[in-house]
Order: sequence, then C-alpha cells, then structure tokens
Amino acid sequence: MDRRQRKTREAIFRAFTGLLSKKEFGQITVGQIIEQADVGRATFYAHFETKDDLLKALCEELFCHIFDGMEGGHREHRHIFDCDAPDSVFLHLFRHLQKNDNQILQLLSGQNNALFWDYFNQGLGRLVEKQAALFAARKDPKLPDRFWTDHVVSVFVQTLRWWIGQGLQETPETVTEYFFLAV
Amino acid sequence: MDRRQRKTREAIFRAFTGLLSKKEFGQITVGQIIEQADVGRATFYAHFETKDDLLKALCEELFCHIFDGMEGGHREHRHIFDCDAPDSVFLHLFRHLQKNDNQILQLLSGQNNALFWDYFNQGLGRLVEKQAALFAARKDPKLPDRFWTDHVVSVFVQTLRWWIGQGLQETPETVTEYFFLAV
DNA sequence: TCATTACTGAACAACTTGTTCTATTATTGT
DNA sequence: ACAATAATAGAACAAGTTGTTCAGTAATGA
Repeated sequence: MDRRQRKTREAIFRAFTGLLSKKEFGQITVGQIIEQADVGRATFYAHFETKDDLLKALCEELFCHIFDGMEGGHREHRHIFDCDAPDSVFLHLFRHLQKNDNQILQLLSGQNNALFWDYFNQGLGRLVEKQAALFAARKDPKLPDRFWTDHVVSVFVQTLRWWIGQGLQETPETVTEYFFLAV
Repeated sequence: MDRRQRKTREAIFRAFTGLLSKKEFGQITVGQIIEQADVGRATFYAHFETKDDLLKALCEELFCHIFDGMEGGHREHRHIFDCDAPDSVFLHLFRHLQKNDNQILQLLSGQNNALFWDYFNQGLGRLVEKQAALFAARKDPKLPDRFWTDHVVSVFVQTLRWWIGQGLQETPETVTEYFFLAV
C-alpha cells in the first residue's frame, strides 16, 4: 500500500477516534473529520464510502484483530497469547485491555458505543465457546447452551463495564476473580 | 391537554416507532416522520425541539412509567403490581413484557436501541436495589455491592435479550427460572 | 527520469434541519 | 351559539451536510 494512503488512513482514524471520545457518532460530521485529519474532502471519500463505513473499518481494525489473534495458530497478531502469564485467557484479556492500546477503552466507555460493544461481544462469544469447559461446572443443566454462552459473555462485558466505570482502579487479577465469582 | 395536541403527539409517536422498527435512528429524517404522521413541519417542531428530543420523550413514555409504577404507592400506573400472581416481581415484569404493550419489544430488539436499553437499565437498577434481599444469598462477600447490583441487572437484560432472540417461545415462568438459575 | 497514483481545493446539486410567517381550523369558556 | 384562544397547515427560507466531479499539483516507486 502506498505510503500516502497509509498516512491518510491513519490520520483519518486518529481524527475520528479523537472526535469519538468527545462527542457522539451522530454529531460528528465529515467536515470535522477532514479538518482534524488535515485531509481533502475528496480524499476522505476516496478511502471510505460513508461515515458509517469509516466506523465499521475502525471497529474491525481495533477488535477483530484482537480476537482473531486468539483463534487458530496465527502468530502475526501478537496480542494476548504472547504474554508470559500462563493463567486464564480472561486475565490476559483484562491485562491487555488495561494497557489500553488504541484507546479502545475510551471508545468502549463512551456513550454511542453500541457498535463497538457489538464487535466486542462477537469476538468474545467465539472465545467463550472455545473456553466452554471452564464454565461447564457452574452451568445448571436446565439452561440451554446458547443461553449459557450468552450469559458468560454478558457477565464478562458487565465486569469490564464496571471496571471502566471504576477508572480501572482494581488489578486485572482482582477483576478476573470478580468475573469468575459472578459467572 | 388539547385533543389536537394529544392526537398530533400520538401520531408522531406512532410514526416514529413504526420507522424505528424498520431503520436506524440516524437514518430517519423529520421529513419521513411528519409524512408518516401526516402532520405539518411546523407542528412537529411545536411539539419537539429536535429528533433526539422526540426519542427521549418516547423512551420516557415507554419505560419510566413501567418502573415508576413499581415505586411508592402510586396506583395510577397499573402496570405490573396489579397482576394477580403473588410471585416474583421479575416474573411480573417478564409477563408484562410478553404482552408487548407499545411495541416495546420491537424497539428493544432493534439495532440502534442503545438509548432504550439505557432507560431500561436505569429503571431496572432501581428495582433490583429494592429487591436486593432476593439475591443477597447468592452474592459472594468479596464482590462490591455496586458490582453485584450491576451484575443482577445485566443478567436480567441478557435473559430478556435471549428471550427476544428466541421469539418469546418460552413461558415467562421458564424465563424467570432461567434468570434465577443464572444469577 | 517518468509514468502512475494519490491528494488538493473548489464548485456543485441534492437533501436535511430548524425557523418564520400567514391563513385556516379546532377547542374552550361563557 | 359565539367569540377568544390555541393548534395546525403549508410554504418559504437560510444554514449546514452529504457525496460527486474535475482540473491541477505533488509524491511514489520502478
């Protein structure tokens, strides 16, 4: 990819995330994005069809790669499994989120973040299904499988939301403990 | 309130909910709302300052009254406590939601429903705090109080989401059982 | 170097928003 | 029933947004 393209794309992403941390998606205009990114109008539309398209691209950039790194043997995305602690995947995930790469947490804690949470839920769902054995013991046999998977995801998300609300005061270890106590 | 005002307000709400069940909030224009409601443009803006204001008013109309009916001794909102079953408040709530008054469920199951869920969470949070005793036994003492309240709300919401996803196939009794098994 | 590709900047039509105005119609109190 | 009051219709309006187009300029990489 052309170096100019890369720089433009990153400038737009940077401007967009900056604006997203300040105001709602619906209140952000293309004019503001290109002003912040210092990029021509036509250039923006050469990269993204619409503002929604930009949001989607950003989500994929931020989340999909996190969770994709945990599936299969791909090692090019060294996000979580390359940590040294041999503990639970969820502890790794909390630690990873605490590092706050790419301002993910700012975006997750914003107001109009439904799409971000959707992506997060999606990736997390796949992860939980792979780790199903971890939670099988706590599962009441009456509960449908799908209900239980959704439940575990929901508890993780609620734990993360609570942690963000606390300003990430607690250690990842404590939060992981809370997570497993609540499931 | 003037009968004309009432009719106009309801026509706008009806048109708006109809549109919300088909497309995202951001894709809906005031022009579409007033066309669907068969109402003049100036009339719309005489009732609501902006489109966001309309959404807020709708949420309050739908949700606040549901939960307000459960606080204090107010009996003018006969939503949940006037049912005959003496069971859990949550069973009442599931039953109430199943009746699907005001197309609440369509709105809750839509895509751009973050605001609806926010209102729902808010009302539910107050309810759970009042019913805290019901869940005290399950709570591990290590977990902070606020974490636990949020957790119970989150499990209820997840249960409801799952139920909606299932097309409300199960009975309210079954869903309530799942809810208490999962908490 | 040179052909290719990306960016700029401006202009553009189509659309949306929220306001303002006048004429018309419904409601309420008497 | 009648008049004062209040709500609505409908159109016109400025301001702002969107997405496109195009000619000119600059960076890239072979």
